[in-house]
Amino acid sequence: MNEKTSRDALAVAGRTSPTLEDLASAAGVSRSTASRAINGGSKVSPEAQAAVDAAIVALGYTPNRAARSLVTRRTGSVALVIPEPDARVMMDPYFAAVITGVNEALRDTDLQLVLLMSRAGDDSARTIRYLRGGHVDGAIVVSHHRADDWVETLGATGLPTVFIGRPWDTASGIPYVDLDNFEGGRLAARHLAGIGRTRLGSIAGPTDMTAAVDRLDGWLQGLREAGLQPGPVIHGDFTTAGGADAAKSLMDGTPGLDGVFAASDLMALGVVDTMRAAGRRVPEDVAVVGFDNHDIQAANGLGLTTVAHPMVDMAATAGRLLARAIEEPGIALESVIYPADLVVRGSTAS
Amino acid sequence: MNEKTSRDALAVAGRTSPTLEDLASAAGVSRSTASRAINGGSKVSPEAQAAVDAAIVALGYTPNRAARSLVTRRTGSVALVIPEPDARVMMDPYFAAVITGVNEALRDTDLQLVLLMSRAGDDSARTIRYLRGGHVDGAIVVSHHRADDWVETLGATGLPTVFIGRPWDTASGIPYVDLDNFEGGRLAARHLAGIGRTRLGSIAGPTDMTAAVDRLDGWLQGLREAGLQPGPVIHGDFTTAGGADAAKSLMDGTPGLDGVFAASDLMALGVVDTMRAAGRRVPEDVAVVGFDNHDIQAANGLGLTTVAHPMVDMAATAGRLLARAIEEPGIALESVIYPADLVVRGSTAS
DNA sequence: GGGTTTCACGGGAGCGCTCCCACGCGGGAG
DNA sequence: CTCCCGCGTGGGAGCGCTCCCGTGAAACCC
Repeated sequence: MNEKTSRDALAVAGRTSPTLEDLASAAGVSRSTASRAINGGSKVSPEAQAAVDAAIVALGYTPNRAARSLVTRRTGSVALVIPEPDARVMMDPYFAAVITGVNEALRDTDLQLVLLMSRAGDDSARTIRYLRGGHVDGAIVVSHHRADDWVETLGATGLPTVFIGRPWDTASGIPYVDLDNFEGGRLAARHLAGIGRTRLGSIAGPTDMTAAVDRLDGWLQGLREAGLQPGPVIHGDFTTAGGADAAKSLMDGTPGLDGVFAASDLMALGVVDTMRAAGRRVPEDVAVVGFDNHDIQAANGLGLTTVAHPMVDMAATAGRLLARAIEEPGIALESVIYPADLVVRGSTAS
Repeated sequence: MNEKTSRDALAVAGRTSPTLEDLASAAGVSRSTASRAINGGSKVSPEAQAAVDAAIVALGYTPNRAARSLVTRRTGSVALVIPEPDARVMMDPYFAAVITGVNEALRDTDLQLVLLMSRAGDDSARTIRYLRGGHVDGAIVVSHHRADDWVETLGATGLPTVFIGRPWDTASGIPYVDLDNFEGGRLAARHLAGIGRTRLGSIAGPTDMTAAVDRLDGWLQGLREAGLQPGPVIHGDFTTAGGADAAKSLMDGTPGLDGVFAASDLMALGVVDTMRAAGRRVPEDVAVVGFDNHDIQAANGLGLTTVAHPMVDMAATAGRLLARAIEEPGIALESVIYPADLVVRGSTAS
């Protein structure tokens, strides 16, 4: 008895936190009743409930998550998997938005967010081991490049999973949250055509991302519907610098260019700067449409016409979907596609 | 026996992962020996070690973290506490850098990063409860505003903690990682004075952040040393828009202004744009020094002279410090102050 | 009224792991 | 040869919790 006490004291460096047993005896009930009172007190008398509640406050009791996990086989945490976390990628405001949104959704639950960033290769194997190891109750995967094999891997584990951004392989039926990128591209084309622009070029995103491909497909479809030529397409990397480079190519290759659709606002910003530097007026000579409705769109003093992409909301939706999948195991989740919405501003005025 | 098996199977939805006991019997050793082999095999014969290693691979064994935590009282995860997580703050590349850096450091350990974002008020109480509840082995706190009471709170829990950015209250002795912000401000002043600028203004950061205050103090000290007048000081919010606004005030208030120190690159960018829009040439009429050496500094085609602020490295250092504090409990950690370094570019040419 | 159901509660078992301790066995010292 | 020490090993206990089941008392039905 004495030994036990001293060992305990030593193990936690002098202060041991109260256990459920302590709580129960302080409240004058049994361990079982205390447990019931804590976990949504059905079958608990009001008096017992009150006594336990009081004791919780008095003792500053916090359940031991490890002990609880051990028996419930639930960890109370979910993973946010971000492939390829080099600094450049992390700087992308996209991830900030994702983290913000997911966190927002999880705030209402008692789930905690564990960040899992994994590079390609070995590290990815490590991440997968972690996910399979039952350390988390579910995962949100920021779908990115075609090469990722997360879909099949996670599908095989049976771990509740939600993708942000449509994964390449949707056959597995894993739910995802995405924007209607196709429609977004189509809206851009229709808008530019609608204001009378006819010689249109596009700066698309990387071909290994579904969002980029969908936006481009929608764009081309929109042009077709408007009876316009497809026009030149250059693939950029979603960055401002990439957009600037692509804009130069576009100008060189297409003299009478009067409208550009860039698949991200950052690229659109590069386009505007480049055009202006080359003496073209925006929107008079060249109208520019971006994508994302990023805060930075107003950076050059000109409002940027763009397709809204409520990333924080979308990430929050993903978080809620996952929370539900964890709450009700076996439930079939529906993917959520946000409708695309064009925000018209100065860069395509008149 | 039958009941037990079926319950287990049900609990994990048809597939139960192997336990240490399974591992041991597969390897032909006892549970104890298997455990020893896994956790750094002292007192384990080479044969036993090999047998266990082989069985791990064969069974795809992963230790149950909950069970381990229960007895070791270590959770294998650390918290990254980010106060005030509204979207605007998260968009700050600073946090992206912090996350990247911390993750980088933790990659070498088997610690996982749990993200804890807490708003002021109730939420902060919840976060503190979480930290006190023994759910993590340590915490990294992104020190931000004066109002935060993390220092005292965490100091009281005895939880290993490292701050990123010097906290207001250093009396508690909690270690932190920071840049020598004072010296950074001083370098800016000396540099501008050195290239012959004499009518200098500054755009400082919020007064409730140590970094902002230190940079300003250093700046003023540098001016004094150079025998220059202190000049006007305007407090901005570290954003580009804030920098632009402040620049207007500076111009209005100080006609002959020929040099500006902005306490962040984003603000410096706003300054440059505003100056140019007002017809002032940079650097000829007005030289501008920023702070952070942010990637975006080249955005307007002009290289920005700035004080380097290796945020990713610093965050990684914080991560390593924390890992060490967890590894060797009771060890006294030293704070790490990165020296300030001025990067001279076009915005202060000649 | 007896029998049955309902309800709140308490005790026991066990989740998978680590740690302590006891055990056997070989080799060096006396 | 005996004693002892150290090394590798195995079993037992227990970490704090949840869940199952048994118990007694109150409430209900016919």
